[in-house]
Amino acid sequence: MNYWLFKSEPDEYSLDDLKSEPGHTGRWDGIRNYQARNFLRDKVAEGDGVLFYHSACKVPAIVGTAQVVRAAYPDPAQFDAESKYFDPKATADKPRWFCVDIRWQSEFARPLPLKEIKQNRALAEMVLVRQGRLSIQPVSESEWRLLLKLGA
DNA sequence: GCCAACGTTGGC
DNA sequence: GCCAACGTTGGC
Repeated sequence: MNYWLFKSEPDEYSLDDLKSEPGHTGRWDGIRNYQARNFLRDKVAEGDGVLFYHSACKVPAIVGTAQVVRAAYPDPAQFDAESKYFDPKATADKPRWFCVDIRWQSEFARPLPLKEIKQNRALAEMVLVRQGRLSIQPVSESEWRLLLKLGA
């Protein structure tokens, strides 16, 4: 079992949006960055834990958790000419982009702002801190445990 | 809205 | 097969 941090712009798709889906379960699609895709396609597995992060908003923060309920499959939006995620170079034989399904699990009692994460020495190795600009990223087990404690 | 970091692309 | 250019991302 692995742990991940998924970023989403709350204006586009928030933690509450996920919770509102039937069965609290939604498709994590629209990933169009190769580094993020590679994690999604090759590493993210059913049962993995997900930290739900709100990005590109007033207070970027981890706001809750979710669970992966279906591993990677081709993102249907890449084949849909009407979609903003349409990719003319993708084919059914050779899909370029992938998605997973996740289920809402919990909302943090207290959202954990990026600013605070950056100030915590125990979290200095997080990809979120070191690299940024990556919408799907691995989280270590010790980071996961600490973050859950901080958000509780 | 700037621009830096990243993986991929494609011309040669 | 090198490497410059490109598209995406996201904090500031």
